[in-house]
Amino acid sequence: MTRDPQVKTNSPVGFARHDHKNCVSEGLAAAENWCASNGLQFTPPRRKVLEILLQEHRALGAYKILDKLREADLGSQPIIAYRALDFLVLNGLAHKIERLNAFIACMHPGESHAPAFMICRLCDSVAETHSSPAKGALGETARSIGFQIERTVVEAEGICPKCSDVANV
Amino acid sequence: MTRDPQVKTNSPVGFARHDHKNCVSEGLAAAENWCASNGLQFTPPRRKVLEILLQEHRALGAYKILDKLREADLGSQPIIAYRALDFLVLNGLAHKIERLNAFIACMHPGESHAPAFMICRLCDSVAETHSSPAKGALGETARSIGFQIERTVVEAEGICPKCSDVANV
DNA sequence: AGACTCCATGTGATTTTATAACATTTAAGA
DNA sequence: TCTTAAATGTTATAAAATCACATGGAGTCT
Repeated sequence: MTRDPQVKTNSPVGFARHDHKNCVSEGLAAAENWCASNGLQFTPPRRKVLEILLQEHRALGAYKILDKLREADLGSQPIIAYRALDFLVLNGLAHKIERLNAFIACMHPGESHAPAFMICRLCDSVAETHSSPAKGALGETARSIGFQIERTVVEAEGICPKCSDVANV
Repeated sequence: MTRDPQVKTNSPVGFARHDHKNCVSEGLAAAENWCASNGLQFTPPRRKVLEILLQEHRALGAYKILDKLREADLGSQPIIAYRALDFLVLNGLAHKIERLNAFIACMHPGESHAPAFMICRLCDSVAETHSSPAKGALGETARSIGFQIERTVVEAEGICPKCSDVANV
């Protein structure tokens, strides 16, 4: 279970290299704990979908996930994947990237947060970080007009450092 | 062309009451000018789609728009609506609300802006305002890791003042 | 005018994403 | 063990978006 500490530090992101195997096992363990503590069932399809998401470091469409579920002989119909995804998203174990109609494992499960994402339009990788939209111009406006924010979607599209480097070679 | 000045002031939003007829005619005129100035064709389907969006003060799905296009005998296939929408979005005359897979007329055409939206989950109305995501936590993170932001999606889901009032009665 | 080119629209089919409706099974508590 | 709530299985369908290719229209150069 060795792991590069430079990577372990809460680097905000998914663009950096890191030990994927730990990613997966730690993510699953965290989810398991979370579910146990909250009286939720971490069933095989739910577990498998989260595992699939943890294995990829990118957002995955529901049907891509379904393909992998089929390979594992867990569920073969779209709704199976969607139901597992609903559960994971509801419990903060995964997020939906609205811009891509795709899903990604949460990088900070358990911590309450207002997630924000950086999406590379060249390589499609996605990094999670956090935002505080209620503090900025949006929050001010919302307060001034009496709009109660319950949830925010914050997604930045652009070019990740890796692709940026490639372009400059 | 009278209009309540309280409404005309750049209130950030679409939750307030206002004179809809002016909304539509002014929006169309602005678009027309913009297109003329930029050598773009403001063709009948494009015009009609923008008119449809201006008439509603909410986000409209592409197929809802298509229905109205059909009523007007302009285009009957989805792609007609999507092409017009692509044009409008590309030119900042309309926006896509990713969270809803729906479209809305821009409230500040011409002005360059990073739009942000407030979406009422009860009545589905949508208000446009602006954000400066590059200034907050997200922008800081992006700079620190070398992610170049090109575009941001900022959508707040919650309860609009009107629905909030109703709930408290 | 004629030919060329670019852009936009028209048409038909298909792909991708997501949900509805209802039966069956499993898990947890009284 | 009985009951009930939650989760899954199955079939079908709805909703959102795009592809491929044909046609038309506006401008421009000669």
